[in-house]
Amino acid sequence: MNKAEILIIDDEPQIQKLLQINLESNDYKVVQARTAKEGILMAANHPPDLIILDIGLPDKSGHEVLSELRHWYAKPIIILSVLDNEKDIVSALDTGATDYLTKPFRTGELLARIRAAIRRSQTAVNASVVTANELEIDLVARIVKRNNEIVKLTATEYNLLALFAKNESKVLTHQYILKEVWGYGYQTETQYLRVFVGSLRKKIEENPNNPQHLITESGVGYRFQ
Amino acid sequence: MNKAEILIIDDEPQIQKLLQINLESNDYKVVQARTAKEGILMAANHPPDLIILDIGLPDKSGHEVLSELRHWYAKPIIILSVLDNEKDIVSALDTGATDYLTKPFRTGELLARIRAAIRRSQTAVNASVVTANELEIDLVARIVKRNNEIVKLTATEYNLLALFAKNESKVLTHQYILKEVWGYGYQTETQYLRVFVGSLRKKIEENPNNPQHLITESGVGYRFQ
DNA sequence: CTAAGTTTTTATAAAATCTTTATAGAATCT
DNA sequence: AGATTCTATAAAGATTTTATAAAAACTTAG
Repeated sequence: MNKAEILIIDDEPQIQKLLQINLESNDYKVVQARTAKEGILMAANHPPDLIILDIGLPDKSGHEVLSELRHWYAKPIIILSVLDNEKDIVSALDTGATDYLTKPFRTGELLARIRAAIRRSQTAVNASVVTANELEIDLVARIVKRNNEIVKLTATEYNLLALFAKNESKVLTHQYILKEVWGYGYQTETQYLRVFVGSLRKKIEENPNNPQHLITESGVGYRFQ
Repeated sequence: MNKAEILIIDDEPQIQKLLQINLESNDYKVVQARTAKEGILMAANHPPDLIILDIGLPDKSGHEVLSELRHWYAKPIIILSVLDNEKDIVSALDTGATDYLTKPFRTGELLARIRAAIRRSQTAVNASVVTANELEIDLVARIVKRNNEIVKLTATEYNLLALFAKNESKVLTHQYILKEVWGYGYQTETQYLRVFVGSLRKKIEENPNNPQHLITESGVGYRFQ
């Protein structure tokens, strides 16, 4: 799996540095913002796997930022605060904070709370399902359904379809597909691809002679839509 | 919706009383246990929506209780402890605790953390009994029934079936199954798996030659439905 | 220690899948 | 239009994967 990405929204340079060093050495990818505005923008442009949010920001209260983020951001948000104040804690948790830690905090504990939050959010969101009209491709369960009926695919057929699903509506070249599905060294075996695209069409297309999903891009490759 | 039910496992009468009064006045149904043994039994007999677990129990360490519960109990477990000790906190969170509060705690904060935990868990799924037509697998009691008759399974057969039941309708790879049931280092022993899937099918399938539950995904693994 | 039950190992036949070849049709280029 | 390249499809052959039985090794309870 890829590195989990964490966005830190905090204006104190020491905290930024401390968090960055600790998180990176624990194999997280760290992105940093120093103001509320910047943080919200960064979260929107490229949603991270978890947000660490300081309550005391220069331009806007962390509570407002939290509430704003929660309108569309569902992953964990851990609050950091100098205030060890029950009202603040309760308000943050009720606004949708995943956890609340007071500064100074113990790094090990913060890391454990981050792990716990990410672990939970991953089991909850196991829905990486790609749908295209009557087709439904569940990349986690490794299951393909057509009109809600399970379509039986062989291992190679599935790998091929999964690659298409992950690159919906992009044109993939023969070379690239062969490399991804069969591996390096098969990039000239275009005929394999034709055979397998053919059998996939038989299984997932209404009318395999007039494919609506697996489109031929003559001379280049194929495109899934 | 019905009242959420909370099980408190704690041996201090003052804490029990304090929690009971506060939780009941916030519209929770409260169930209480005073020892680890009693708590586990109550959780198994009638799984609550959340467990509050004291680390310092008379008969068993709370860490052990937590680990035992987490084998089958997926809803929130909030730890209470007199120890404000980083090692304990990290260990509890990594064993699967949802949250960790040190005594003395602020009632309002505890209530907010309970609300947050329950809010999150409601979006997730939890099942201790998996049913698939004529099959019934009780992961707590470790009992499998077919048409209401108990099916006698060996330890390995049960572990295998339990893994499938926990991952209903997901394709599990040979590697993954072998790692989970036999352990790390057995990931290449695919033949073990074939033998045991065969004997499981004889016991749980109507017609083992045409399995309806334990489906082969050739080249990949198996799927339970 | 024995006996019963369970797991591991071996062997083999059957099933499923993948690769390769052949050929006809479609698309593209000049 | 004709030549050339690209594509689709069927089907035979090769290979891999799976199911099953049964023997061997190990475990456990009495």
